[in-house]
Amino acid sequence: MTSVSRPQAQRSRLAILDAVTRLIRDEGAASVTHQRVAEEAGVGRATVYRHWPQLVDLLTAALQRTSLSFLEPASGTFRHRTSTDLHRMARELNAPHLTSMAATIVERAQFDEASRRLRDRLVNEITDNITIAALDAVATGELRAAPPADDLLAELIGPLWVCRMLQNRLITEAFVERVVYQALDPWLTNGSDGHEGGNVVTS
Amino acid sequence: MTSVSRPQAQRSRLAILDAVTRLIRDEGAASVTHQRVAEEAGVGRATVYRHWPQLVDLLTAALQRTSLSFLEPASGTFRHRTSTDLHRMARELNAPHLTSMAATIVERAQFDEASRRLRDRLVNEITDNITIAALDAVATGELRAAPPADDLLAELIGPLWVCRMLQNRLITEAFVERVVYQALDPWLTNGSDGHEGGNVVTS
DNA sequence: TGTAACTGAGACAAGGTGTCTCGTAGGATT
DNA sequence: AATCCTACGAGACACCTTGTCTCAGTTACA
Repeated sequence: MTSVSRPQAQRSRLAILDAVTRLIRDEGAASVTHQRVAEEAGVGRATVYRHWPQLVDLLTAALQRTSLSFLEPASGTFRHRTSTDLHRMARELNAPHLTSMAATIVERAQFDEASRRLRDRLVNEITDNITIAALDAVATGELRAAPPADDLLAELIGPLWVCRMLQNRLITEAFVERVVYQALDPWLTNGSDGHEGGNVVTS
Repeated sequence: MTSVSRPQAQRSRLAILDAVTRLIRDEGAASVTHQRVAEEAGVGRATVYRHWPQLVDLLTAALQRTSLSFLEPASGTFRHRTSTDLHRMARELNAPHLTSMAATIVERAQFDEASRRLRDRLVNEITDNITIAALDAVATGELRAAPPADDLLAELIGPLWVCRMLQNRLITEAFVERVVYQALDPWLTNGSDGHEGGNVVTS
């Protein structure tokens, strides 16, 4: 393994990771080989081997640059923060990049330990954020009680996920808003008590 | 290509497809090669090539045996049928088989035309079923109006999907029941009008 | 029992993979 | 400016996999 600090090496590593990311997005994880990556990155084949002798590690390194931030500590009501962040995630999922990376991670996580850890890290981070934010919201009286964070996460992200991954359609703002409403309303102190049909759109 | 009708060929084809299915489930789609399949199926490598010269077609043929039936025409209320079928799907997803097949199809659908068609066929079938069932339910007065079938599908399956694929936990019956409740309640004629916290569990 | 379909085994070329060794370019150190 | 020294691309090499053959043996069915 070469020194990471040297700018020469750094540049190669970056070019390689960018190439892998591009390959995953455009041609799928199956197309990622040392040879293909070297061509795509414009570096020698040996250079790719030098930095990542194992293809698995190369894939993982590229996938690890995927971020899925959600409910990072911030100000505002729980309802508002959830809505804002889910809209942002919807926008990111609507772009092909995050969708293909996510699908790849999920598929690989079933058999590859590193991908599984990566997936779990991303999910746990978000779940922790939800837990903290929910407890705060209970303290301020916004929520009646703290919902189970993992269930809430599944109810929020799930519909968006299926919309993109299975149905292959773009996520609309109205859809996000309805998902937030349906998932959060039961827990909100001033939630509706008798609504018209679920097509409630705030904003 | 060999004749499909001959029992000899039929047996080989079946053994091969079973092997592919097993490989996808246990080692992932990346492990599916003509050679590996031949070993696993206990047939000659040339036999696999004979039946499926293209690896893509072999994978697709195996994946096509995946079924995702939901809301097939049947009697009963829309609410009850949805609940029953989603519970069945949850059970199927809890087993590793359907989960890995589904993850594979979704990942491959991004770059492989055949996988995309397969995915779309499965989804469209379910969506059509929902549309028909919803219209019936409107006619009987069970629903106030017909919900958009694709949105409803995403709201029903999404949380289960994330639960299994991202969070890697088993889907509980209570969770399914809550998902059905949250997705359908706004559309039900005699839906709740002022409930306690979303943790409603029928059954 | 004959015949055509199908089989497994294995030979073969072509191409990909992983590991070297070279000579060299170009930041760091002095 | 001179000198290290790291990382580089290029390419040689043995090894393995892939896709395509051929061929002799086996199986279903007439």
